[in-house]
Amino acid sequence: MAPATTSGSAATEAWTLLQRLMVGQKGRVHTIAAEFGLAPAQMLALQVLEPEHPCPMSALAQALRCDNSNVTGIVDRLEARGLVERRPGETDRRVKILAVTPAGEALRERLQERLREPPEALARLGEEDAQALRDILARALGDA
Amino acid sequence: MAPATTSGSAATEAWTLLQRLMVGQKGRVHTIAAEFGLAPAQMLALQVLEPEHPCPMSALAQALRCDNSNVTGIVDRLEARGLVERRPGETDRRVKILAVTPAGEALRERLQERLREPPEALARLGEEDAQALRDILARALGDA
DNA sequence: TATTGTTATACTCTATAACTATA
DNA sequence: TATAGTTATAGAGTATAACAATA
Repeated sequence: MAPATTSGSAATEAWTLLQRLMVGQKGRVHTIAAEFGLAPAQMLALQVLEPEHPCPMSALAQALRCDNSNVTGIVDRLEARGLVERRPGETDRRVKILAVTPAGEALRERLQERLREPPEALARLGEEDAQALRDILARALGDA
Repeated sequence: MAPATTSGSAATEAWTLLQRLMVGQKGRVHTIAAEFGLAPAQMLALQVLEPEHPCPMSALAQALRCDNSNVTGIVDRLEARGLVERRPGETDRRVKILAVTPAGEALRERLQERLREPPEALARLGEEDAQALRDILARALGDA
């Protein structure tokens, strides 16, 4: 009823609160990455790379929203640990296809499991709020 | 009604959707920082530092969830641009108090204005959903 | 000519450890 | 001894530009 933040539209206020929530989670997510010996960008890459769908380097760059040249280094480190591998493109020999190795898939699953755990702020919501939140976010992301 | 994601509690599903939303926003937020010539950590620091409440270096480190030694460099760059300044602590001469300069405050306000703009995904929510989202997040963060 | 991925370069962020000046 | 901030060091992410191989 009363404004939750200073002022502005409800969407603006929600966005402000969302940013605050995520900044507060930075440390926790970073700690999870460290548990697996992964740097943040490496963790994100491993989340994005679906074992069932190998994809070109450029697709990973797009998903990570960074330059192609960065992906080279990130993949180098993941490949050095045997978590992913580069395969030659089949039709276009310029592209390299990234595939998650079995070891990478195993680590990825344990990682996802840890990352799925909701932060305290969400865990303590009542079931009604949690469901409403999930449904609204699903609509926002176009999943509904 | 139907599960929005694969499985799990509503809070877990909401958290998964939230992470997806934020990853999708990474590029936009980074672009805003670049508009002001700020690196991401510098932008975050400028958001955290309230002009009305100067605070010690260590408080900024805590807010940024990084080591004290990092803050030295981040503040060095902000200070070099005249956006913040270090003042000697009044009671304890070991501490340095960070104060946002008038120039920093002006830039900070323009920055906040840009960052307050909600992403497309939230902006297109109906008013009812937007308000519900805001209120739930406010409860989650303990603001209500 | 255009594109994919790499390399070279330069800057920022990050943690750890050693240091200083205070306390 | 302990603490606040700095410095030194090393590793990682980031963008830009130049490059090789391929299209």
